[in-house]
Amino acid sequence: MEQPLNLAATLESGQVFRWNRKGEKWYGMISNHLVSLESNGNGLEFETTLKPAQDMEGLISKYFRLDDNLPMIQSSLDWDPRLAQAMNTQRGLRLIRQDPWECLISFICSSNSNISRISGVMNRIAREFGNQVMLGSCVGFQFPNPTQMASVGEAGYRALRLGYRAAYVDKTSKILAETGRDLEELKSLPYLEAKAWLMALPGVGAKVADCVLLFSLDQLQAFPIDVWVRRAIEEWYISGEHRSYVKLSEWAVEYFGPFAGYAQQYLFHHRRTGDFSGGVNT
DNA sequence: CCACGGCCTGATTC
DNA sequence: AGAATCAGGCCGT
Repeated sequence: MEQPLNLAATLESGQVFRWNRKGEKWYGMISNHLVSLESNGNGLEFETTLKPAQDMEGLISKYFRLDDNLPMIQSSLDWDPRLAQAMNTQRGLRLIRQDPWECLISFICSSNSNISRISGVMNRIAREFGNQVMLGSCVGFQFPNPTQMASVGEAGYRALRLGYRAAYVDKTSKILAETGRDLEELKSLPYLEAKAWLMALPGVGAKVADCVLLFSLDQLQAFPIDVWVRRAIEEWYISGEHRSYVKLSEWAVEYFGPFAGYAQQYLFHHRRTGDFSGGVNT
């Protein structure tokens, strides 16, 4: 593998919420197969429930977007000093191409919450309603599909401590189960059309939609703006000025270009880890 | 079009 | 200790 990949930075960057680290190995689900991953020099070792195991190589490559030419993408962004610094301190941090359904539920659950709590919620949903799979002595759970999730009901999700998001998850599951819409189809739509479709779902606003588009639907211009990214942009780029979400996302694509989503991920991580000098770290 | 308050939960701060 | 505050927002007014 020639493409840079930092497992820890990538899997802990708040794009995905169900990977577990045990020693040097990371355990998680890719395309409903349990996988363990371990960095090995510039390569990656893995074990998987998938047979034949070598088929997992392509799935891993797809999952970590190794088909994106990261050096090329970075060189299209490093004219910006902040971004150059962010990319330098976050080497090998990549966007992930994850399952859109699980991604959608993750980010519906992310509202007014935090990473550790989102992880708890997502693990409980999978453990309660997903199929169990084993890799050696390790247990994993597939994320339940829309039909499985549609039968749970709001009270069931409340019991898993989703709070007010329970109703959103319940309704969105039922819509997806009843319409049978395959979220993968949104990959072929123009960004704004795909976004509008997602935003029609309960619990999905502009920010959640952008996360789903960027982390699972190949819309690399999507620029999710959370409090961290907003702080970074307002402080570093537009001198404290406040702008609406739509104005900021338009600004982002104009400023950073078609890979604005990568810019967002580096800025987010950079800002959130406080790994910069001279700025206010709250 | 924009601003505002309420909302579940849980960790941390005051 | 118990009350605020904040956390990767959304929705209705």
